[in-house]
Amino acid sequence: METRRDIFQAIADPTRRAIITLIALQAMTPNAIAEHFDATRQSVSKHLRILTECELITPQQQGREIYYQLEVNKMKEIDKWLEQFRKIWEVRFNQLDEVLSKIKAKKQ
Amino acid sequence: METRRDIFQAIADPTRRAIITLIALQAMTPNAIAEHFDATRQSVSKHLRILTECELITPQQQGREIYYQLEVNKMKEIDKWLEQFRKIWEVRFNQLDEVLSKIKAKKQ
DNA sequence: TATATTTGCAACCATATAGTTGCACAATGG
DNA sequence: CCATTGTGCAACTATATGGTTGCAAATATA
Repeated sequence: METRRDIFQAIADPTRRAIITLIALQAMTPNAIAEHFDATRQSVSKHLRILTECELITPQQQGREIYYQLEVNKMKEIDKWLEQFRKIWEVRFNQLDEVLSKIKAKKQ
Repeated sequence: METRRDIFQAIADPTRRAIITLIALQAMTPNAIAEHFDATRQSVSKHLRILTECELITPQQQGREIYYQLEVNKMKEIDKWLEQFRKIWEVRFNQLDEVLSKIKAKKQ
């Protein structure tokens, strides 16, 4: 739990993905977040710590409340990793397109 | 290990991400894949099983060899999940753009 | 047919993980 | 100042995870 911690590991947990989605549009306090789940406040708190550790969210103190906000830019790192495959699925699509063209050409 | 198993959990492991990248362009056998890592063949074999279970890769028997191929379409599911945040980071970018425009307007 | 190669699978182990309970600390309100 | 509220953190537990070793099955080669 306190060892290697990266974005991919962070989003592996379904609760954490739900938290990310929940606060994506609006920063929320731990209590408010916990109310959206079956999980206890402490459990959510642990998830928030993990998400904070890998900088996917950032806490903003406001009086005694802490609003957690999504760091959308960090989410882009996942997008960045997918980039390499995006090229491939475009190529495969083009190859399919080529095959279809040949079939069409044969028919004529 | 034998319970819930989804794509996000699959890509949480760095070795599995490396395997995915490795076979992205060309299908490979377990032995060939294992040679690229420090990990033992059996360890790689387990990772391949996990990746197969969540249909990120598919085995193709060829004689006594099995070629594992990446299912690029399955990778798109991650892309699909990111879609919701893509909208947000575009909005945030536009907001920033707006702020910059106002600063520029003030200067004139 | 006997042997080697390629692979998967089960059993086991050390460690990581998610969750719970209990407590401490800071800020707010009476 | 005292009680309440919002939060984090440490200790503990059950389970999940990744890795290793050993074995079995299937295909290929001599």
